Amino acid sequence: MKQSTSTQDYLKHIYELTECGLPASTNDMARKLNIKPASVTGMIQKLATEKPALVEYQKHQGVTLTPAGRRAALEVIRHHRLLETWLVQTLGYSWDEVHEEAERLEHVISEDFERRIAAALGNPARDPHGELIPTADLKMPEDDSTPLSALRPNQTATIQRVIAQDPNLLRHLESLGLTPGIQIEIMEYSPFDNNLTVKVGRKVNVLGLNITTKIFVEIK
Amino acid sequence: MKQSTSTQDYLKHIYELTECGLPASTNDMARKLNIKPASVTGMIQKLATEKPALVEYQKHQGVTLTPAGRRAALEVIRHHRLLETWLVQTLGYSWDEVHEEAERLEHVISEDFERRIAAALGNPARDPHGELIPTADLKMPEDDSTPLSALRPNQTATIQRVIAQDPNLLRHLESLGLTPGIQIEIMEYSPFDNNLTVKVGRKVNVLGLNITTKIFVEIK
DNA sequence: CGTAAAATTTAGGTAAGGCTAAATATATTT
DNA sequence: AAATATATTTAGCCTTACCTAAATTTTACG
Repeated sequence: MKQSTSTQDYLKHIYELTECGLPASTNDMARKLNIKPASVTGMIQKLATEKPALVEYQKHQGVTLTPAGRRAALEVIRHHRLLETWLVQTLGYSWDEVHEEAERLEHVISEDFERRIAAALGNPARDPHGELIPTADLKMPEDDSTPLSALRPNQTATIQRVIAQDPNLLRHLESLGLTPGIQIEIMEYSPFDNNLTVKVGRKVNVLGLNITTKIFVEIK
Repeated sequence: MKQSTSTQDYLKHIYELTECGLPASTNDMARKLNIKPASVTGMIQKLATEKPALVEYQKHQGVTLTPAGRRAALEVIRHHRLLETWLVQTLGYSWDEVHEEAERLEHVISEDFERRIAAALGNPARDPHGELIPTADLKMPEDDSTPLSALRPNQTATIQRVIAQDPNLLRHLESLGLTPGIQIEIMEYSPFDNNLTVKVGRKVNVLGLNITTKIFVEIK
């Protein structure tokens, strides 16, 4: 029942790649996991033939999670997000420093440890990036946020989550004041390059698609 | 420079087995690591031929640490003991619950994490069992304690450390009040079975060698 | 529709770190 | 000192999870 670190990483990444509803491709997996596509094929074939199958796999058709695989993925994601929250809150990590550390810890903490930090943090709903934390019974809460890239002038919104692990990007966003909970207002939209001019506090910034697709907001 | 979990475990156990000054035998290692003696031989041969050799090894003569191996071992031991301290102090673990969790975490935390918990704890000198924590520059502090088994009637002492990981033993000791910092007084000594009658607070207990060799004290 | 490009899979190999069984050293006993 | 017992090592094998190179799909396009 307890998977290897490697298996847990595969399941977590399949979960993330299939959130859009489509199967995860071998190539995308390889890129995300930083290993060769041939290795992905091999591993996925193994995961598909485990006793309770963890993934659904048809040659050349990509891979999806079975219910058992999804539970295992959510367990790891819960560990990761609780750990990030806890590193920030109790050890003073900043939001750009936590990912790497949580990436290693997530595979080795016990269920007891998980319960203890969840309780110590007051069972938080979101991690420092605003990502939703799967519940203790491994359900992923509904997310009703919209990508910032979909907003248009005169709309007002609150930043809910930021999808990024790259420390440089995170530090950049923080320097712009673009962090969860912050209010923003759309000033302009440029249809050719999809740039949005956004007011944050009293500052105004022009943001490209690269940024606006990674910030999710709740429209006022 | 960064070793595998397995290598770190070998080095840690060699450190512990050679604290008495003698090389660690293949059999003792196998028993401590819970693997077969043949596997130990193989692994030790590998450790002896690493680029900076981690162990000194002569066939049939047991194994000792090189300076590089000792540093690596102390690093892991520092992680372990800081983690135990921190699990107890910040997450409410009891001293019999921490060992297993620290055993897994010690291999994956970063140097940054180590520094942060050390600072948060105020650079503690000892872990919850009273064991000395190697310093940040990887020196093991001198220990001047005496095994309780060496005391005789009318001597008074303070418990300094308890060498045990078994949760049942630890819970038993706690129920007897035998924890670090506690004052004790020797009432009687039985030369045939080496039992000591010890006064702890207002309670008196008769302790066998199995216990008295695992408790180290500072004589008043 | 056929071909080139891109994606995927197969086949065979490697490094870690375990295991068992058999061989060899060392230690103990008589 | 021989004989047995115990400890250790060697040899050969297994699993996990990766890799490269070659074969095969699938997709995309002229």
